[in-house]
Amino acid sequence: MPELPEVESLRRSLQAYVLDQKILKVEVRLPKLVSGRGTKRLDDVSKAVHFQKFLQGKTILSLERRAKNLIFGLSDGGVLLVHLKMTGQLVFVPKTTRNQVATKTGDIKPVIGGHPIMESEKSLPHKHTYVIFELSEGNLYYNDTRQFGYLLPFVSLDEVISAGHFSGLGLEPLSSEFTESEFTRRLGLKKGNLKKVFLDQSVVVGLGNIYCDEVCFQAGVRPTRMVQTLSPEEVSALYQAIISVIPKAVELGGSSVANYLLADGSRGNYAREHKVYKRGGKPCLVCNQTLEQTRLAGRTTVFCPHDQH
DNA sequence: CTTTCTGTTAGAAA
DNA sequence: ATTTCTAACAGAAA
Repeated sequence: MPELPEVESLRRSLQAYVLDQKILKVEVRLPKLVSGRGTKRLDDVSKAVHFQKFLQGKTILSLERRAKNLIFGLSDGGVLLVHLKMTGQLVFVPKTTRNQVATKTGDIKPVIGGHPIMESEKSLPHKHTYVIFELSEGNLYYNDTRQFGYLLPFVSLDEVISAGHFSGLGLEPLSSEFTESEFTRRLGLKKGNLKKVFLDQSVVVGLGNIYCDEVCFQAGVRPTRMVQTLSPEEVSALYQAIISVIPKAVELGGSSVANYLLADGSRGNYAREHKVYKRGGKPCLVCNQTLEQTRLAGRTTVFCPHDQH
């Protein structure tokens, strides 16, 4: 499920647990996830060894985010770039109590992000655990059912940038760079429908299938609309919708798409705020008219034919 | 049983 | 050059 609010929620929750910890040992169970794409698979094993040697002995000094990427900053200036793609998760399990951690209030809960916990996933590692980091105070597990994600080592943040990982990315919606005028300017350069333009990350980053539809609903604009036909008022409404929906979703800890809860049930869940996502054919929560479902940019898209124009 | 669908996006195909 | 579609994979849903 990781779109920006989920990745940001994970970053925030994980930060407290991994900062200043030393990476004692790294186990790679699926080398292709740490060796980059487009390269010969023959290189996978040697790259996995490089990955281990590169990380072991270093300390995690920072955990940042750019778009949907997580960036671990290491003690020697090195960087570990992690993209969860569709099903990646990072779960931290403290050494003391297996799979559990004491919270401030003294109760026990797992630390997880990127994907909801299922009963069968509580015991780690499991069959979809592909990378294990042994840290000073516990283990960090990378799980990824569909194996689309990646974890890549770089000697510096500059190297990440020159490798083109962040090229073409648009504005960060949680940052002060995300102004209405800059959003309007970038949108004006694009062609095609809103769904396609939002999903391609070049105007504003972080919107995926869920938040794209939710933002469009909030703005009263159909995702089918060609961006060049939007009025200034509609562009403004879209801007306002983004700065309303995204921070709210982060505040609530992101969305769980399926109906499971986190183990302690305490974590916020933006899924309950969804107005249109997964609601095609159901009545609009505002006007009661049947929500329309279509396919746009290859993705299921839902909007209200009465409230969105 | 088989077929279709799914939170992402790089790279292929058009 | 630019835009659209598919592959990467596993599993849930139909």
